[in-house]
Amino acid sequence: MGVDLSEIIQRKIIKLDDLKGKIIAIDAYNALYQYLAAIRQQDGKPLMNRFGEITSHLSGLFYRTINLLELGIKPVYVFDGKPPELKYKELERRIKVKEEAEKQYQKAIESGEIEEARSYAQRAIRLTDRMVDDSIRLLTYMGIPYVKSPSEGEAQAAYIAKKGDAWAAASQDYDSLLYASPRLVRNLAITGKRKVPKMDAYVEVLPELIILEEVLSSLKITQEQLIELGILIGTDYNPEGFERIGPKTALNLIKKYGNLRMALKSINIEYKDEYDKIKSIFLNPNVTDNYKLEWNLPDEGKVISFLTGEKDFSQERVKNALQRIRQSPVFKKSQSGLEAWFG
DNA sequence: CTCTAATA
DNA sequence: TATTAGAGG
Repeated sequence: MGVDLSEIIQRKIIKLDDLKGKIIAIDAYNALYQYLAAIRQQDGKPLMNRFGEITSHLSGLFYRTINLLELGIKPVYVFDGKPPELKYKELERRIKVKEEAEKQYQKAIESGEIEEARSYAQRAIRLTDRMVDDSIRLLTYMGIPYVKSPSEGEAQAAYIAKKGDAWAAASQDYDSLLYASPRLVRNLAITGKRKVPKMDAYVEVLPELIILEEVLSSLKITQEQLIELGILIGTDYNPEGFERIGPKTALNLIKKYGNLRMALKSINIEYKDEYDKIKSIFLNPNVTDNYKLEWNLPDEGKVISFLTGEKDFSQERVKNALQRIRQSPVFKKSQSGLEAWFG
């Protein structure tokens, strides 16, 4: 979920081509989750291999990564570690929501309501450890770097961008901005047409770029105020937010009163120590310097035996895709001995 | 979502 | 060459 800043911040629609030559730190959970939600058959079931194991996330990860490489974009996938204590309540809530969705899904199936079933199926999606392991395995075979965060993936991705090892962080959530990523790319994993729920209509989803400095200067607030603004709206660590306070009211309060403590005082809400803890999660996130970013040609034998042998991908398609990796500008340049893209 | 084949 | 339907796993 994350903090909802969509109503008050500027975004630039960009073309994927604008990211040519850039390193992008992708929030892996976020991307995998979206593949699981989007890659479905007409009846709403995800793609599965002969053992009934879900493979939608691998299909999305594989083909999307290749497309990025072909555009000259260098992806690095950033995975979550152990969530902060403060997130446990929210994680439990999400599990409950999923369990409920699962029940409603079964109900809808029994009564033959396909549309309903599809919608509940999406809400019931779970990203298992097995799925994460398989994804890491695929990335390793493909020669794509990944980083495991000690804690939140978004925090680590933001840190990598902040240090300048990546040009931007990529996620659907705005939390990266609270973690001070200088740039955030949204809609990187998913672009194209997306069905509007319950309507027979489609909207075009385009990649967009958000520049932290521009957000702060246009809102006329500091980084610390952005974090406090986030807490007012509600974050993963205080998902309930505050009664009747959305993005706009929160912004007004922060600007008028300068900080969270005074903003809360103005509406007669007691300040809790917990808010300081949330602030410090964003200001001093648990991240690591222990990573190495290196893009290598895929180990083709391993990719083929994994995807076609275990996951039932078509051999022809996988081979075709591997060919595209070899031809991608990222490797073409280094193979022909020309100057590397990133010195 | 992305791929491929079919179609204009 | 560009667009679209259906399949992929």
